[in-house]
Amino acid sequence: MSNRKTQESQRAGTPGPKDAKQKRTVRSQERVLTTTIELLYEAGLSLSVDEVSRRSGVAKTTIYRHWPTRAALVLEACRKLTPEPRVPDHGSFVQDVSDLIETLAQLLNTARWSAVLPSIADAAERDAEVAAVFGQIQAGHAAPFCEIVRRAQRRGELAKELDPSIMTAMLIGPVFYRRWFSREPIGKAFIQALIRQVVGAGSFMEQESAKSKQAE
Amino acid sequence: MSNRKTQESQRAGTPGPKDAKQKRTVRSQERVLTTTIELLYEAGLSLSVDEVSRRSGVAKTTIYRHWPTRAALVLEACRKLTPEPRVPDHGSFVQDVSDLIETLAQLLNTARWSAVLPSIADAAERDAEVAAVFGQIQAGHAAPFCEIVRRAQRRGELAKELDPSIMTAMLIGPVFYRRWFSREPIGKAFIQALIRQVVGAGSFMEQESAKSKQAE
DNA sequence: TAGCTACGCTACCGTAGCGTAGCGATTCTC
DNA sequence: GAGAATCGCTACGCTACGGTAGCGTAGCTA
Repeated sequence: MSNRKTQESQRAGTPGPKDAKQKRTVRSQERVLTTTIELLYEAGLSLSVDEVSRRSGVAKTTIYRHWPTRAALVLEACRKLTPEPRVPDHGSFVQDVSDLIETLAQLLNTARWSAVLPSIADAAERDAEVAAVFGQIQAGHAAPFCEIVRRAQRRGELAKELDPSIMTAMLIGPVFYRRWFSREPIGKAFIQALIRQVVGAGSFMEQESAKSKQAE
Repeated sequence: MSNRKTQESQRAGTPGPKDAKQKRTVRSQERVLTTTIELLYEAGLSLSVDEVSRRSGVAKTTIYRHWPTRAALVLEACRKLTPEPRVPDHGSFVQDVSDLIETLAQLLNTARWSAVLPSIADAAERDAEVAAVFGQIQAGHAAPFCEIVRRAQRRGELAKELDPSIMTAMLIGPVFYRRWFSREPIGKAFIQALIRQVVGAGSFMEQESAKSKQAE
């Protein structure tokens, strides 16, 4: 948008990723984005550009030189919240799902990150652009679950009739619910019960869930 | 707060619920609250008093005569969103849970109501007072589920070791997840799969879940 | 119908926020 | 070191919002 190339880089014809941006420019853009994410954690989507400017030390005019509107800035910051998909492969569905859920629970219990999602989800109800970004973030969380379900089905560990996206909802849903709706702790007992429930019902070999019988 | 009794009603000693409020007062208070809830549906918690005034036809000064601050008005409107708890009793856990989940799904699929909850949940992350109201709303949804679980346990239909609040999370969680996070439709197939999963794993009589085998 | 009560209206005050203009000072690149 | 690209700063204009004051008027109760 504001990426006007300098004559030099265009003449040299180097299509490198730096795009002839000055060091200073990169620095202030990074500072602004970092601060914006920080404020996202604290205030949600309703953060103000003035506050970003104050806290980052970057002049408001400079911010507007790089992002045309407040919305553009906020949306770019939100996009940075997308997790890089990590799909574990321990060879068994129970272990894969335990890995993913425990990681997710850890994240929800500690990261300041988790205070932002409701704000984005709320805005997504009314703003198509936010909804798109939110969908991307959401997919980043759901995709690994879908993947391990499909893999388990290929291995014959799970019934093929199960819809991976439904399974994903049953795995993630209760965890999210605990964090944002019932606001109860997400402890070991909860996680174990959840896994046993979902795995036990969909699995061909019920004995698998027996070894995790000692809850709490 | 602004319920100053008139001399008449105090002298008469009639402790009736009308509290000597003038008809006009009741009318405008109702109009304001209705409009506020309406705006809650559209804009979430960030609605403005000016807009309430404009749309309701009630002067802003009048609004401030009845509610000391904007927050008080918004909170009272939120409190009206608490559902009255309805606990079905069909005699079997599967039927009770189907009843509750289908009602919930119906609500989430249609009611404008469902666009507000993320906004409240978001605010609850940062505001203790909103968190309290949100907890009340949330309890209104969860309590019936807890209750039918406990009843099923008493009847011997469900294992007594299961924590009702965990069961509730497993039932409501996936439904909420579908509505607000993955934003996928909440259809018959989903509901049936969910019920079969949760009931199947926690039940003593697995054959119960067999009759709902024809999904989609 | 008399009198009190509540209401509507207009006009405010102060703050916060978005976004822009102009200009001098830095900092980068060559 | 020269020139160009950016940056910071101050000062705006505009809108929206929360909340209040005063006054005239309409509606209610008795």
